[in-house]
Amino acid sequence: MKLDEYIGVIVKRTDLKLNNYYQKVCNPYNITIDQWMIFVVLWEEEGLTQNELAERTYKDKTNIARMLFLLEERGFIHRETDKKDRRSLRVYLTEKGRLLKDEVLPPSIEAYEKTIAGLTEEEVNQFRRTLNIIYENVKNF
Amino acid sequence: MKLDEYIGVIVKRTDLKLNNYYQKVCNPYNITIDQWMIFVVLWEEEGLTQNELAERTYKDKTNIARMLFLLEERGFIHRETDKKDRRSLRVYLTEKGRLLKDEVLPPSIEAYEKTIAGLTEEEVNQFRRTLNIIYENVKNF
DNA sequence: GAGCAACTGTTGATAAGACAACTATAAGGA
DNA sequence: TCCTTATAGTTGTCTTATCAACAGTTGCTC
Repeated sequence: MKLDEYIGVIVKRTDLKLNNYYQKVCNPYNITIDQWMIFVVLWEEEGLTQNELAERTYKDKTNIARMLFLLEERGFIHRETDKKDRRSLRVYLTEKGRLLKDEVLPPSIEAYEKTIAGLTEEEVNQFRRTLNIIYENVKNF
Repeated sequence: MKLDEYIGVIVKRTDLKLNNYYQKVCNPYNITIDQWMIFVVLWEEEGLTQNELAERTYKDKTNIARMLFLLEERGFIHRETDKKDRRSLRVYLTEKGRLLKDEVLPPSIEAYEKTIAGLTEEEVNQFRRTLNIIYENVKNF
């Protein structure tokens, strides 16, 4: 069985290029594509714990912790200990982090459009469905 | 636009889980999923240069060099300077690397089957086509 | 209350992806 | 032959993924 026949391999290949592309969109704002993911979640809802943020971005809590450390250092977010559960840290955007939204969101949406160029809406939906089945097939291993 | 709506995000999410899954298949043999990719190529054809190997695995030549260094250190491969072009290194499997094939290939194929469980052949083909269109859409950015 | 398990987040280590800068070799033209 | 340009691979740096081990906090049970 050749390398390209494995679904995992072609998904990875596409993921890498998608990352490169989205990263180029993020470059002018000096954020990484993974930091962008955190922002997209926080622009919708602030005050999440690190664990919640990890779930929503599909990232490991370890990485979230380190990424948030960098973002805090650069003044995009700040973290507060939850008063009721002192184990938890809740994450909030700073003004600097909030202002980024208006700059970054339009080119992000434009990038999305370019990603699916040449595909019909039904093809995109079918793609999402199939991708989801594959995700469910492997997620518990 | 929410995080999950971006194609790049759901592809990444699936890619991570696929990696986890394939990595678990590789664990008993003490190789990483990315090393597995190199092996799959070399089991088909030895004597490729590092650049060729990078192309076929969709990896950066920088990373290929470092991965091959590790594999060489562990005795799975060896590299020889090309006689005609002394800039090039050609990569060959050692006996240890070749023997791995019979062990690793069957569980790899089994993993592939589990990946696409519940999908028809036509759905898988359509998925490959769509994924390819997305790949082509973004690969040159 | 004391003990213990479960949970939140951190630290350390290894592997990999991306990019820039570098060395050495090769190839082509003046 | 000399010079320029292109190519193959390496090194350094930063970021992220994964895993194991750890500290502190919480909640449950006795």
